[in-house]
Amino acid sequence: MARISSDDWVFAALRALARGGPQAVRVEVLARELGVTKGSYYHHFGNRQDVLDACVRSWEDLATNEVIRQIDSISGPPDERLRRLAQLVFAPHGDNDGIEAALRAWGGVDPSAAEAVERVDERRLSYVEGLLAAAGVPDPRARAELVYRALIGEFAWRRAGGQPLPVSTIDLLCDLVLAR
Amino acid sequence: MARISSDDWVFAALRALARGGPQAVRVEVLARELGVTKGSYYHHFGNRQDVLDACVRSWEDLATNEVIRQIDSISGPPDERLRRLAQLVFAPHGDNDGIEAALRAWGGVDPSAAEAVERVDERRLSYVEGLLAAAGVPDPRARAELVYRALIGEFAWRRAGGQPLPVSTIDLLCDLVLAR
DNA sequence: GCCACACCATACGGTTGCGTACGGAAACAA
DNA sequence: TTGTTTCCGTACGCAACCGTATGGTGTGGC
Repeated sequence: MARISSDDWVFAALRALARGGPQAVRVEVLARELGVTKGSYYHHFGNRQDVLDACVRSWEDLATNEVIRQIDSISGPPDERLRRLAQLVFAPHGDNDGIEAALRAWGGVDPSAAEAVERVDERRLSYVEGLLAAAGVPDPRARAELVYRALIGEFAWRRAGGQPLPVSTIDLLCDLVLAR
Repeated sequence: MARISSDDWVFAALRALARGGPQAVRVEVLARELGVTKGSYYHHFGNRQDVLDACVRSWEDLATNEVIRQIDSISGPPDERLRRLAQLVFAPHGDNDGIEAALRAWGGVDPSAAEAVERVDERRLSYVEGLLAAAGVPDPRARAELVYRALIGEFAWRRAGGQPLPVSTIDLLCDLVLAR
């Protein structure tokens, strides 16, 4: 009883990833957490690396779809869209924050994780660049890179236990980057 | 022959830390790298955690002294000092970058590492805040937080294999944050 | 020369986690 | 019911690593 699906293993691995990085993703630990033995794991997966790869794919999917969902929920002039997008992405997102930060840190070690992070980054960067260009500011690419550095800096900051940036400071960031 | 000091162990541990995070700091691996056995390690240290603690202290020391050294090498009006400081700290620093990024990522897991990171961050943050206040811009603390988020975002970015920000973009950052 | 100590090698036990082999239970179909 | 597939438990070998016990080797003091 209590059958376990592959996705259950992936979700458990993502939680472990957010908690302690890739070295915390251990088959026997996840098995205890799920109330089964690793016999279940090696039925669904070939080896330990498989669930880590699945984590990377799952996060890339979620991060991409999440961006698209957020983008679609915003309307209005470009500068207003940028402000609302900034408030959205800078706001803490619970578990997702830990996963994003863990994957980004993991990208410093694992090449396949680094590639996924790079794809997500480029997607987000080019979107912000487009917004800034539409808003008519000069050097939209450079400004987008600055905003995005601040975003992933905020992720790293919160992961290390720091307090989130207040809404007013995020608004200040938009003021500065939208200044002509 | 080939006697090993405690500092040799710490340096080897720092290299391993930059390479693969704290889980890459393994006594027997470092011993092989240094050409000795772990008998040497357990003569200088009590257990594995000791060299990790020494790494934290060593980095905090270096990061603090490095900031002071950079500060002292700069003169002129506050805005000019900020520009030169930004170019200094945003420029790649070889091994130190990897150590900083690794320690920051480690801070997400280990509390003592998190405390060291927090102390270093506060020191740097308050210095930038002071520069901005002296430059006469409004909201110096908020702007300092934004600049510093961009800096640690840049560290995380480079650690994941990204290209460094060009000098012109760092200058643009200073333009924006110094704008009244 | 000799002693004391710092430094390191060797050998060992214990733990943890990966991966495999195999058997059994539950679910489902015929 | 019976056969088949899916899923999981149990048991094992294997490797990496931590920490300890103990002895050996070099070096400086006397």
